[in-house]
Amino acid sequence: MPCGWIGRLGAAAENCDTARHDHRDDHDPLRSFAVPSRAPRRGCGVKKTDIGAAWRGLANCKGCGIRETALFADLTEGDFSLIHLPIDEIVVAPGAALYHVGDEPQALYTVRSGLVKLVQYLPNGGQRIVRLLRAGDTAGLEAALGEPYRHTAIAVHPVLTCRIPRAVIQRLSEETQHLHQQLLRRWHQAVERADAFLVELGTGSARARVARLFLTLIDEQDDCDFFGREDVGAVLGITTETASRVVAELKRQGVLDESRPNRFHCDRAALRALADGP
Amino acid sequence: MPCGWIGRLGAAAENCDTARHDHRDDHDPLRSFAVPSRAPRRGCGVKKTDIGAAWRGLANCKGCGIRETALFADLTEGDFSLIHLPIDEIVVAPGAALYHVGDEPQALYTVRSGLVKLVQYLPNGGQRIVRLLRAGDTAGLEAALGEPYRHTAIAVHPVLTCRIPRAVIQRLSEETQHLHQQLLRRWHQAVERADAFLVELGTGSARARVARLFLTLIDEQDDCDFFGREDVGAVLGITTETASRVVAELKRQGVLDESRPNRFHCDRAALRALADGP
DNA sequence: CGTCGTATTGAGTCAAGTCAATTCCCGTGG
DNA sequence: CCACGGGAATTGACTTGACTCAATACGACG
Repeated sequence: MPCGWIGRLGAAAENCDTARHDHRDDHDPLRSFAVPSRAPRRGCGVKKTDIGAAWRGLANCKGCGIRETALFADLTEGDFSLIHLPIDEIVVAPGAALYHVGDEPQALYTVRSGLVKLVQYLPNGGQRIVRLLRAGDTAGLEAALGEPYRHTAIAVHPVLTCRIPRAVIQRLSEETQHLHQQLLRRWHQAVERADAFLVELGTGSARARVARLFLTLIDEQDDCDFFGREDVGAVLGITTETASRVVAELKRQGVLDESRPNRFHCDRAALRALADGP
Repeated sequence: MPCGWIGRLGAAAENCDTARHDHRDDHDPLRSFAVPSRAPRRGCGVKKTDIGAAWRGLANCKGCGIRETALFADLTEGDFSLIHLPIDEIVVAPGAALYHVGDEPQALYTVRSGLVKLVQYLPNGGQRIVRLLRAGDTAGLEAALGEPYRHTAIAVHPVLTCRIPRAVIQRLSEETQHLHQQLLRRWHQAVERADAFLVELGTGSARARVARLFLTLIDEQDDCDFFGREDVGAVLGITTETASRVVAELKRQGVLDESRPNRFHCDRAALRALADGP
């Protein structure tokens, strides 16, 4: 299990510093205890370097850079005035969790940057990554319904999120049609993602799956921030070794070019070819 | 890619008789043309026995047997009076579609009995079953958002549904909090199902997957209406042959007892054991 | 009794899993 | 500055579960 990248990413550290350490001790939602340890396959010791999250300040929704794509997209001036509870901006270090499965649903999170994985744990101790969230996506929607979290949400890359208290959502949801529509749309989106995961990443040969995964993560410049092989396996439903083998081979073939650790420049065309092929 | 699961649809006819043939010619939503034909692998001819559906009458929501679990669960007397458009009860024969991917979203469907599969087609022509719906579930929720259908919904067993026009949903959704809540809950449910599909049915050995599939379909008496091996493959992401082999073996081992074609009595304990094991 | 469509089986092959090293990276502490 | 240690990533050798291709068996129907 991936407990390694905690201390790893230099980036993690940096970004943490960016955050003004105004840690709130009262009800910090981002408990920084260890990821639930699951029967480690190769006696890898349980680690909990897990740095947790840092409060960064109160969010300024109206001026938010990703406002258009975010949950509060079409709220009006008037709507905003209904918000009384604070919306915190929070920085989460790689490996730290936004929330854990089964937690009391206190809030939901809008991802502003970075990458978050939603994990479900298998009875046998394994884990399966059920979705990947990026800027504009929402984590923990179930909180708006008062349902317990169904996944554990863990930052893969350094993440900046807005924490929206459940009460805010519920109030706004009652008062304004806008938000209600947004919520429905979010759920819709969640289902689409889930289906895409099943169909695109759960079907075909290991090579094809890896290729498709890269295609979903790639940016306009054909660059891609990737992540640990262990996680790749958990996303694609293949073993860590197979994931590693495939990635390594793609590097050798020149389809991928690793500029720095887990940062790739990709040959999009080649990937697309692989995505269909065997 | 395991392209064993190239769908065929069979067994349409029979139950069509059950339906009182009050077919409405004006705007029958259940077009009975063939499912989009996808590159059949083994020269299997395209079939279109596909009989379509029959109108059965206007639904009486207030007295509905599955009212508690259904979409209209907590509507009040007053709410019902808001409904002007008719809600039709419709019988769908096995193999017939409720709607097709990409269709204009005219309505959504509450499943009252039977089994419905939501199918997505792969670029290479294969298909993948993304969810299975049973009594109380809702198909085509996206219609409430005005989005085009993302799947094709096909009856696996004879199905009885209520067709709720999009306009009804939208009006009610605006007028009453109840329904709005219900809609959110439905979406939530859909996501949970999707995740369960990924985690339970997309992970582990073929035996384990088949076992889990039976466990999700089994009733209180440990009986189970099963379906074609082709579909089993499309649900589990394995080939038809593998599906067949596994089922056959379980029969030999006495874990399954086939009382009549595709009707099984199951050894729940044995299945559970298999579901974890390799 | 043939036909058609599905289910089952068999034989052979290969992709992916398993088990077990080995190699890399990096950060740490002498 | 360098040896050391821990955690990933790779790689190798071997096994095997699942896929392929192909034949056969079965059950409903006209």
